[in-house]
Amino acid sequence: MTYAPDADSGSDSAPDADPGAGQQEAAPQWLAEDQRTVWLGLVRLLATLPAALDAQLGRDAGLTFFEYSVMAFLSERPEVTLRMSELARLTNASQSRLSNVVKRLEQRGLVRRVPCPDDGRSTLAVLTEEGLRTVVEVAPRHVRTVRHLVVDALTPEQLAEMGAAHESILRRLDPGARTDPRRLDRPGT
Amino acid sequence: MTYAPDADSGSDSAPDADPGAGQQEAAPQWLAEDQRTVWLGLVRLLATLPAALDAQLGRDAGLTFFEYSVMAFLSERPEVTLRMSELARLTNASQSRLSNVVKRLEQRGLVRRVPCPDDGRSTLAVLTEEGLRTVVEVAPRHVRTVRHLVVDALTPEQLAEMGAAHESILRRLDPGARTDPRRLDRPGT
DNA sequence: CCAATTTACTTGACGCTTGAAGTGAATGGG
DNA sequence: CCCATTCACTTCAAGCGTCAAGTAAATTGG
Repeated sequence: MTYAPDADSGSDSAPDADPGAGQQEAAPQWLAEDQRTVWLGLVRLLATLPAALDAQLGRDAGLTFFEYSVMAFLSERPEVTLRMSELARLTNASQSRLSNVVKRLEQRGLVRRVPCPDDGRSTLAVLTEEGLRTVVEVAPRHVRTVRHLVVDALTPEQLAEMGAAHESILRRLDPGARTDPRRLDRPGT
Repeated sequence: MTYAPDADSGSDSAPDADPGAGQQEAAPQWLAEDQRTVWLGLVRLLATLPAALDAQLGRDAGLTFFEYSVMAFLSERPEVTLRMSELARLTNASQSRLSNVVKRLEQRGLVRRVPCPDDGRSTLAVLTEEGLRTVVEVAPRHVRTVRHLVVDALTPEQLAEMGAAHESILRRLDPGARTDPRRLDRPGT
């Protein structure tokens, strides 16, 4: 990924818009060898882990990880109900994507949509009985997969460190976002 | 994601295929609160970071991160050339995906395909002059983005820890894979 | 109380990825 | 030498996600 100098033509003399002139250590143009290694590892993880989650859930329940996430978040609510917009936020999805996915889940009888009584613009997604059964059935295996691939692969300290690191990155990605779902239980209404 | 007990109907009595009976600490069915938090952070990262990389490269060069990766790996070779299969491995892509993407890059004049002289089955992807110019031009900004979002967001110790953690996870994802691209320069031929 | 704006969601066209064939080229017995 | 198999790659038909509208309800301001 050209995080180190090109092994090719005049590379380190590449012309480019110089960034902020006043950097502390004047961050070098390329990554150091060890930085590059970590970055490529993360990129590999980005490509591999979602595929593994989809594979497990696809095998065991015919669901994608995203579909599972939608149903799982619903299952955690006392009324197995959530507004579409809130659900989109929780699952890191665009409204459009969520709309399409919920439509498909509805066709499969796993979720139902009802107009929100409080706000005519909103739609509530409700987990059906069958949807709940599906989640309850597949969740243990899914959690086992997550344990096996991630949680149990690391020491508790590593896990905590990784969590902190991800927080830092997420703050840079979305400066306004609360990453820790703590006091978002009563979203808007 | 139902990594904690459902807030709903009889959840912890959920019937499911009991896993290996003899676990050390009999890993609980659900995740602990702090484990769940870390996991959800990782999931959010998985959804957010690739989008951010695509956004930056799309704005600056009309490229996806994957397209950039393809060209960047080529640019790092003395002959700006790589076999399709090797390139697919480096970019964590299926052969099909790579084939489609290289076809598009070829139509845009950024990459060229030539039959491999040593093996009639193989195809070599070669970066064109324009392709190399594009990479050289956009790489500094891309690296800056990576620095800003990841490398510089963490202390060197955090970065190293994160690298080690990812290694552990990647080993579980793909037990046969060398994550550290060290002695894979001479792939198979 | 009405017009303009904002909010919540849905739809449709388009592009990309996937997975299942399909094409040649190279190998490896028999 | 030849047939079967494997390998490297490409293609095609689905399916999914995204972006740009579009609809309808709520809010805001005059």
